[in-house]
Parts: sequence; C-alpha cells; structure tokens
Amino acid sequence: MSTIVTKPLRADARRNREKVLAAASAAFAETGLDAQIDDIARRAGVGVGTVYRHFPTKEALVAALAEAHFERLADIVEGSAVAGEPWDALCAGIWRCAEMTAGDAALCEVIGGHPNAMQTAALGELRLEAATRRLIDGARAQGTIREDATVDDVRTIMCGFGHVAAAQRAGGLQDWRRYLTIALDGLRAR
Amino acid sequence: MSTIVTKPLRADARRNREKVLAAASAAFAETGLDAQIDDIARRAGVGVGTVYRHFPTKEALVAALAEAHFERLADIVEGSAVAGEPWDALCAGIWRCAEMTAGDAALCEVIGGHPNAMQTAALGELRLEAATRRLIDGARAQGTIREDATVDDVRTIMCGFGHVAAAQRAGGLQDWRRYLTIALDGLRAR
DNA sequence: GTCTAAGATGAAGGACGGTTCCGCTTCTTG
DNA sequence: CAAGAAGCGGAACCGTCCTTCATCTTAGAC
Repeated sequence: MSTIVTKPLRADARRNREKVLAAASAAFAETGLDAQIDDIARRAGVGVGTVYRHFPTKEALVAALAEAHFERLADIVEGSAVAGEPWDALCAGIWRCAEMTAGDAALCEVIGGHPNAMQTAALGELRLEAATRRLIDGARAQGTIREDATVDDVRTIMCGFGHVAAAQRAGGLQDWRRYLTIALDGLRAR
Repeated sequence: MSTIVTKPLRADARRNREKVLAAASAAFAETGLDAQIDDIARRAGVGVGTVYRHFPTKEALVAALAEAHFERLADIVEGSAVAGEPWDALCAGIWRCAEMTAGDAALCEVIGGHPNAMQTAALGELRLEAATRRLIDGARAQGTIREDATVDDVRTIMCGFGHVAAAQRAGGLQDWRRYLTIALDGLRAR
C-alpha cells in the first residue's frame, strides 16, 4: 500500500475543487453522463481549464463522483446488516441504494454500466460487494433466498435497475420500483 | 390508411439497397448502434452517398432493421401462443426472443432503450405487444402469473434484458440468461 | 444505338465536445 | 511587501461522425 504525499492545495484551489464537484454532481444528475464540461464549468463559475486542473479528464471527474456514491451505498448496506433477518436486510439495503441512485441520471448510468467487473475496482465498491455477499450468505443459511444466488446476481439486477431507471427518467416514469419488486421476488426463495 | 405508390426501383438500386441492409445488419450487430455509416458503406462495397439515398438518416436505417426484427419477434410470440399453457408459452416466447436478440449488439440496445413507450409505434411492435397481452391474460386466468402482472412489466423486464445483454457482450459474458431466469421467476405466481 | 432520368460516388462541410496551452491573476511564504 | 509558485481563464485546437452536393455513371425505355 503506497501512501502518496500530496501537498495541501491552495485555499482558492480547494474552494474551486468543491465548486466543480458540486456543479458536476448537479449537471450529471440532471443530464446524465453526457453532460458537458463547458456546462459544468459555467455552473461552477469557473473556466474549463480549472475543471481540467483538478480532474485530468471527464472520466476522472465521473469516477470521483461515482466513488463517493459507492462509499455511501456501502455505508447503507453495511448499516442495514446490523438488524433483522439477512433477507430483509438485503432487500432494505437494495431498496435504499436504489432510492439514492434513481434521482441521479449519471449514477444510474454508471450502475447500469457495471454488469460484472468494475473497471476501477475502487474501495467503496469492494466494501459494497463484501457487505452484499455477507447478507446473501446469511440469507442462504436461512433458506430465505434462492439457494443458487450470488453477488453477481445482485450486480446483474442492479445493472438492469440502473438502466431501467435511467431510461425511464427520460419519460418521467418511476417504474423502476416495479422492476425491483419483480426482480427481488425472483431472487427470493420459493 | 394511406397507400403510398412507389415506382419500382432500378435493378441496381434494389441490389444496393439489399447490400446496404445486409452490411448495416452485420455492422450494427458487431459494433452496436454507434457503428459508423462509413464502415457500413465500405462493407456494402458502396459509397456513403448510396446509403443516404436509400435511408435518409442513420436513424432511419436503424429503424428499418429494428422493425424487421420486431416483426420476427411478433411471429415468435404469436407462434408460441398456439400450444400449451399460457404461462409456459409466454416464457418460451420470451426466451426465444431473447435468444434471437442477444447476438446482436444494436438490437439489444434498441430493446434496452424501450422502457415504456415506443418512439415509432411500428406494426411489428404492436403485434408483439398484443400477443404478449393475450398470453399474460391467459396466464392470469389460470393463476400461473402474478395477478398484478401487465404488459408493461414484460416490457420493463425486456428493457433490462436488452441492457444487461448489451453490457455483457462487451465483456464476453452470457449472463443475460441468469437475468432472465430470475426476472421470470419474479413474474411467476407464488 | 441514343437519350435521359435515376442512381452512385466520396471529398468536403459542419456540428459537436473533449482537451490543451499560454498569458494573466492570486495566494503564500519569508 | 516582494517574489515565485500555484492556479485560473477561455479561445483555439483537434478528432470524430453524420450529412450534403456537384459530378460522373448506368439502367432501361424508345
């Protein structure tokens, strides 16, 4: 584990970095992954160059936001694991993750784009996966989940969720709830 | 219903049209919706201008191929309706449609992009929907499908399917089968 | 065989959007 | 309060594609 020593940012730079992140978050949430850097810069009240000073690439900007989101999701799933039956905890965790994601077009797309392997195996995602696996194993031990269920199943379901949610955002629909209801019923033990 | 009288194409034009459709089908299947017109023209052994003579727009070309595909899907579902229990017929139809679609990147994307309303309410799609509705109603009458199931549910499931299949094509996975297994189990009556 | 309208061609046009870069501004340190 | 390093701005650059169009070719009618 290598520790990278970064000298602290100048005060204005730190401020701008936050403004960029906030603006990017808003723009991506509204417009999805193809929000434009120029627009993000404008919202942040900053030049494009400044955006690129903090994030070398559009992709890096997305990755930063995505990683922050995955941390939050991991917190949720780890948190829901503390109480109750594993199956209920799994469902509750998934529902809350979905709820937190559905409002953000870009995050829906990111989750939708993660069917099996994560491109950037970031910490939040690893925690999320580990917590999910624990709940699945627990539920299997109790026979409340289909006995062949795996983390990949949940990932696949969430991949579908992300896309359905993203596609429906365009039409103003909220039917991703219906999608999740059905998919989770399919995951439950018979 | 207006009948558009089109004078027959010149022999070479008809031939080129077929070549373009075949090349487009191949290119889209491999590369997905962002296959390039230039590439399609090259595969067809034809100039770009010729592609545009037959299809005013890339979108029109995609629409033509998609419509042909939906006709085939409608045939399948209507065909599977003739024999057996409605629920089994529905599943068989869906599986066969999925099988026919999964191999084609662009068609996966098209299906994935159709969560609720169809942009171009084409004939094939209407037939497909009608046939699906009949099977759902039949299954509901027998109590073999969840009693609140609708055509929209199937559309949503297939939307998710298209995306999962498209996303996995990139990674060489075939896990869309797993997705469908779970989703259809979720649709079945308990 | 001629003629003409339909068709073919592919280089150029144009829109779009990420990224670069250099002159200018501002923070921070001593 | 310098001085210099760090940061900023945004016009310009560049690559990517879809689409157009002026020019050339050819099928098919007479």
